[in-house]
Formats: sequence, C-alpha cells, structure tokens
Amino acid sequence: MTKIPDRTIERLITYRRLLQKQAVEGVISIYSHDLATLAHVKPVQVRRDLMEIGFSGSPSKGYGVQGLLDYISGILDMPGGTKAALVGAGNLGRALLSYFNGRSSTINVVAAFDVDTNIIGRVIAGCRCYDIQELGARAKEFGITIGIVTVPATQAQSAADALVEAGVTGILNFAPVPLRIRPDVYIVQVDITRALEKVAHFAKPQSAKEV
Amino acid sequence: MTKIPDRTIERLITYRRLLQKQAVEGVISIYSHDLATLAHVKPVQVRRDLMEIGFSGSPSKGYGVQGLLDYISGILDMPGGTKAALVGAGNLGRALLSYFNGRSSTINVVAAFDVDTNIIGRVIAGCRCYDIQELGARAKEFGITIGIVTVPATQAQSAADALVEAGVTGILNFAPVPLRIRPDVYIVQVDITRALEKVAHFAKPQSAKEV
DNA sequence: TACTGGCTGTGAAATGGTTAACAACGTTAT
DNA sequence: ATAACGTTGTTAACCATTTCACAGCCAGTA
Ligand SMILES: NC(=O)c1ccc[n+]([C@@H]2O[C@H](COP(=O)([O-])OP(=O)(O)OC[C@H]3O[C@@H](n4cnc5c(N)ncnc54)[C@H](O)[C@@H]3O)[C@@H](O)[C@H]2O)c1
Ligand SMILES: NC(=O)c1ccc[n+]([C@@H]2O[C@H](COP(=O)([O-])OP(=O)(O)OC[C@H]3O[C@@H](n4cnc5c(N)ncnc54)[C@H](O)[C@@H]3O)[C@@H](O)[C@H]2O)c1
Repeated sequence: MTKIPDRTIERLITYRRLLQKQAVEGVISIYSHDLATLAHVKPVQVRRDLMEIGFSGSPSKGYGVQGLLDYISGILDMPGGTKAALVGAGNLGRALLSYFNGRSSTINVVAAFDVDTNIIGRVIAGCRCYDIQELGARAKEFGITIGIVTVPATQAQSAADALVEAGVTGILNFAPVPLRIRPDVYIVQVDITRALEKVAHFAKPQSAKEV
Repeated sequence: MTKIPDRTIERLITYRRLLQKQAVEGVISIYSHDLATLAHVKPVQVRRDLMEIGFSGSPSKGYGVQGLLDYISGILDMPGGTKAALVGAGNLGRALLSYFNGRSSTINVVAAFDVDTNIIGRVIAGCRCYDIQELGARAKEFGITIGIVTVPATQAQSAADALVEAGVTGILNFAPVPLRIRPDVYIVQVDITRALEKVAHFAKPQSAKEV
C-alpha cells in the first residue's frame, strides 16, 4: 500500500467519528452521499478516500457502517493502543487532561510532566504528574510513544527535545513556535492564536469584497 | 488586489510573529532565506508570499523588518481592532480566556457567555461572563464581530447559530462537529482530538515503512 | 569602469489534491 | 425478461499551491 495522503487521514478521522454516531443510532449501511453531507465534503471525495484505503461498498446498499468503522480503525490505530505523555500541566494542559481522560479511546494520556513543584505529585483527571526529569524513565515504564507539548513557548523546544530523547515518535505541539526536530518524528502543530487571527482576518468585511 | 490564498494568510501570521521577535532583538532587515529558516519554509515561498501581498525588498538588504511588520498587520488586522465573544466558559474556555487576556493584541475577547448559573456573573481573567440569552444585546453593545465556540459538541450548532444571529462574521470552533452555517460567515475548525489521532497514526512505525 | 556574488521578483513547470464524467453493476419495477 | 434507476469505482481533467530556474539588480571590489 502506498502512503495515504495527510488530508485523507484527516478526513478518515472525521468519517470515523461520524460513523460511530451513526452506529449507535442503529444505522447499518450508508451511502457516500450521506456520509459526505455529514462530513461537509462532496460524495466523490468520500468514494475516493475509501478507494484510497481499499474499502468497497455495494452499489445497492452503500457502505457497511460497522465494517467501515473497523476498517478505518485498523488503519488509524496502533494495535494495542497508544500511550501519550503530556508535558506542561498548566491551564491548557489540565484542560486537555480532563478532556482526554473522559473519552474512551485507543489513545491514553498516561502521565503528565512539569517543572513546578506545586504541580508535581498531583493527580489531574486520573493522571499523575511527575517531575520532567523522570520523563525518560517513565516513558520506558509506561511505553509512551507520543508527546503533547503545552509548556510556554520559550520551553517548547527543550520539552520537545526531551520527548524525542525519551523515544517518542510523534509530538502534538500547542506552543506557537515551529519545532526543530529529527525528520522521523512526526509533528502536528495546533496553533490556536493563529487560528483566531485567521478568523479575524477573513471576518473582515473587505476580505470578501472586490474584483 | 485579488484574494490572498488561505495558506498564504496562515504563513503571514507566522511571519509576523517571528518578525516581532526579530524586531525586539533589534534586527533591522532580513533576507527571505533567514525568515524562511525561522518559519520552516523555503526561501522562495517567503518571496512569493510577499510578492502576493505586494511588499518589496531590496536585493542588497533584504526586507525591512519594521516595514514588513506594519505592512502585514495592515493586511491581517481590522482597523480599530477586533472584538470577540467566547461561548462556553468551561475547562477549555477558561484556559483560552486567561491566555488571550495575557497577550496584547488587536483581537480582544471582551465577553464570555454560558448557561451555567454558577459561572454567569463571574469574571474570568478580566472578562465578564454573561447569560447566553444576553448574547445579542451584548454583542451589539461591545461591537463583537467574531465568536469562539467552546461548548459541548451537542450544543455547538445552537451556539454557532446564536452567534450568527448576533451578527458575528467569523467563528472559531473547538467542538468536534462540522458546523452548518451561512456561507458568508467564515469558520475555522480547531479539532484537537483529530490532531492527536493524526499524531498517533503517523507516529505508527508502519506508516513510515513500505513500498 | 567592468566584474563578481548574492539577493529579489517572477514566468513556467511540477506537484498534490479535488472534481467531473462515465462505465459497470446490482436492484426494482414493469 | 428486460428496461430504468441509483450507486460505486476509476480515469482523466481540473485547480491550487509549491517549487524551479533564471533575469534583473544592487553593492562591493579590482
Ligand atoms: N492556554 C491557552 O488557551 C493557550 C492558547 C494558545 C496557545 N497556548 C500555548 O500553550 C502553552 C501552554 O499554555 P498555558 O496557558 O497552559 O500556560 P501555563 O503557564 O498555564 O502552563 C505552562 C506549564 O508548563 C510548565 N513548564 C514550564 N516549563 C516547563 C518545562 N521545561 N518542562 C515541563 N513543564 C514546564 C509550567 O510549570 C506550567 O505548569 C503555551 O506555549 C501557550 O503559548 C495556550
Ligand atoms: N477541554 C479540552 O481540552 C478539549 C479538547 C478538545 C475539544 N474540546 C471541545 O471543546 C468543547 C468544550 O470543552 P470543555 O472541556 O471546555 O467542556 P466543559 O464541559 O468544561 O465546558 C463547556 C461549557 O459550556 C457551557 N455550555 C453548555 N451549553 C451551553 C450553551 N448552549 N451556551 C453557552 N454555554 C454552554 C457549560 O456550562 C460549560 O461551562 C467541547 O465541545 C469539547 O469537545 C475540548
């Protein structure tokens, strides 16, 4: 199988979430048409994405919901689940911990790390907070493979370095700085401030008008 | 000026942030080469982006840092600043309020809205929390033009509808549901769970290997 | 002055992603 | 039995964006 494009993976994640809802509502099968409406894309995009991953439907019944769910999960998920570490249990970090703690998922945030002695030792949403010094040891102990960076911008690079040192192969970074990291470590940047500024720009009246 | 592409706007926001740092460090002028390194893009991409917005540098000195900063801000920012409302002052909403409150910016979150009577009336990070019923009135009072949605997924559509009703022209949505909204309202979706799942997928060993 | 080097600005090509168009195929209705 | 319909799977065209390649320019230097 050749590599699945980035954008396709993003849509597959969306499809899965929508299909899970459909499944609990008892829907057995679904047309590209319907899934597309839910996901806000065109039907042909859905069909192409499913073609990309090699999943087939029937012209009469569409795609089997449960089968497609399992198939997508087989592509997206690590068998046995994924263990994540969160670095920086501040305002945002704690919000993320309580959020990810809630949902059942194959991804689990199993440990948090900080430098603040007031925070170290606390248990936030069922997740213990360790001294950042222990990252290497705990990562090995828990089998952590991905890291979440929610430290101040000035600390983000060193936090990312520590995570890579500890053996993670993917990083989710909330600090508004581009991280310089080995190319075999996959990075996703979530830049909330940039997203807000983007909304502000395109919400400007003049961005719509004109030749 | 024809419309500036979405991706270019995103990079301009990044450039501006990096240039601000350079400016305070006393850098007067910068080459596409250097800005590209900071932003993790190629030099030609920087030059093309600046060409797109009509900003010129000199082959000998590069681009003037302060001039470029002002020029980019003139494109990105609403003259007079942008006022935002946050709907849903829960875990994430409060983290965002305290974060955006901190930085000085042309974008200000001037009011929060919730349904929880324990939250209504509180002041979070200098921002008062009102009953969601008051949204229309307060939006007019404060001149709010963009909205931030941090309510539970089930409430996201109605929160967005209320914001549109109140006259906002852009929405930043953190709920993991695609919003169905008038096409003249600009939406940016920040899907944190999807970002995490994406990291988990691409961090899988087998996503790198193979023909 | 004439030459060299390194940079900007930009047409043109390449890349990556989306959409149109349609053949193939079950299902249903006649 | 077969014609009509609606859907999937897929090729090819299309579009947006990135990248290449190079002309033009300025500053410094012999
Ligand atoms: N809070 C938000 O809503 C928000 C929005 C956009 C971006 N961000 C970004 O997310 C990051 C965190 O924001 P926040 O509001 O949670 O900040 P915060 O100050 O509340 O939390 C940061 C935490 O990181 C810890 N820390 C500092 N250095 C560390 C290190 N080297 N190793 C481990 N832990 C360390 C601190 O002790 C603190 O607990 C920042 O980079 C910020 O720019 C936050
Ligand atoms: N917390 C996170 O880290 C995180 C991560 C990813 C996504 N999200 C998404 O962000 C959203 C908020 O998450 P959270 O953790 O802050 O949830 P939360 O439950 O802590 O906060 C939600 C807030 O919205 C308020 N609310 C509910 N209905 C409302 C309505 N109709 N109008 C106004 N306010 C209303 C509630 O009273 C509550 O204060 C959710 O959609 C969630 O899926 C959160």
